[in-house]
Amino acid sequence: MLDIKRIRERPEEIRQGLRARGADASAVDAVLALDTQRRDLLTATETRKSDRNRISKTIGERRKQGEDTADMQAQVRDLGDEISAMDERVREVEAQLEARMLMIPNIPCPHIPVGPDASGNRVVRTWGEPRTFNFQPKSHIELGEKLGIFDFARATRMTGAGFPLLVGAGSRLQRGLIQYMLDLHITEHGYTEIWPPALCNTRSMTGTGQLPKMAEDMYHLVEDDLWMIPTAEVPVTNYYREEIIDRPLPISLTAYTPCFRREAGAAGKGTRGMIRVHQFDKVEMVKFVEPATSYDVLEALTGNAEDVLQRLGLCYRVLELCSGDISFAAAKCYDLELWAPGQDGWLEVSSCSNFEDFQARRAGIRYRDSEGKVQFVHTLNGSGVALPRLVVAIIENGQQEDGSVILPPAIVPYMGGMDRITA
RNA sequence: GGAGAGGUGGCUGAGUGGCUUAAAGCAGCGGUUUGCUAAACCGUCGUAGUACCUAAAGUGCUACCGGGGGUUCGACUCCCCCCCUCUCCGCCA
Repeated sequence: MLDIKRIRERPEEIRQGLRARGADASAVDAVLALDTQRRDLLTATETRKSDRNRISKTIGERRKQGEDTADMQAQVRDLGDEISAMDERVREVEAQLEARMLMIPNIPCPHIPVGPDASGNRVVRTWGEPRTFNFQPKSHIELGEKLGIFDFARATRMTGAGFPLLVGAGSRLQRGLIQYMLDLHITEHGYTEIWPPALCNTRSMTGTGQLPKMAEDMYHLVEDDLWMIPTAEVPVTNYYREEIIDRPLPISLTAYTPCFRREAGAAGKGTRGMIRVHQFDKVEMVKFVEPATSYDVLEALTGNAEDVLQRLGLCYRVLELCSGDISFAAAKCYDLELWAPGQDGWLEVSSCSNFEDFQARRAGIRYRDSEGKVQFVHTLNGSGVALPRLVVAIIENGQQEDGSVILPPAIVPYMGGMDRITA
């Protein structure tokens, strides 16, 4: 959520930011009108409340002295009716204002490229070289089914299309990678590991920005009004929801969770195989930091995700997303994409974002600065990294002409010494 | 799911209709004392909204004692509903 005071004081800046995103800038005027209405109503209401409090106090004093206060009581009773009606109007206007505010996306950081969509993204750097083959590289779908490590047919029967089923060495690889990534983050990158719930309530989902806008992209358990998390960002960021953090910043948390996405409207778009699925696993990194440091921390966070890939020896590139392609809550975002020879393309496995105080405002996450003043923190998160696209890249990059797969040395200890998957 | 107990500030914990933003203690912050640390003593110390102010600071007002509603001139205090925590029972990986 944006700061209403910022919208009030610098509306043109907000309009420009929204336009850069391709969002509706007229929301600014709608919000300002409601804000003015709200403040006018509040002033009038609070004057009456002040009167009521004062007169009620007088009644108490007079009655103690045995005086008759019937007139005053009648007066305050009328005042009370008036206040009730006005409170009701204040609530209505505030509800409208909040509904509008929750739908306004974050303002992009002014230094990121301006562009309409993914075409405006900028490649910041590429690490490693795409592997060259002296045979035609195959897709993970073909490789995985022949190796018996994926089973799409049974997964569909069990649940439905788009749910992954890994078997044998495939399952162990996935589990080993989760362990490898968590170990790396907690021992080398300074993160504290947590194991959160995979379902969150509506307030948490609103806190990080998934709700109200992305409701149809999530699985909703109506009976309990709980939502299956689309990313560990939700529970991990909400760890400190409605708290004034009393520990020194920065705080770095990491968690493995399954993630669930309905991918409504994405049917037919890369739906075969492991690349776009309704359930996937991910190790996530989340940071709570002092505002002045958040852009430096974003670079470090992105570096933590890159480290995962570098140690596996996988070729990847880093994209700086343009204003039209960053997500709803983000002010700046880097995507990490792995080279996948079987796709002849790049696969997004991480998205590292600075949300500035956007999520902190929604979720009420604050800290005390060096002067003891309560301030909103800045929050950041990044995948570190997402499976099973990582599995796809490992398989497609490690494939041999005979269909077997040589595994990166870094993961071999997590495979009980297995360095190659064969049929 | 059933029965009982309880939810007050960063923490512990008083408070059964007006004198309570809320005693007391701890923690925090500022200071005095001090070779350093510790201790002692003094002071200070909730969050948010809003109005005034160019702004900061400050001052006033309003709201907030799990959430919502009710009674009352007036609710932390009385009544109703809901949520959560704890204990016991039931069920269960």
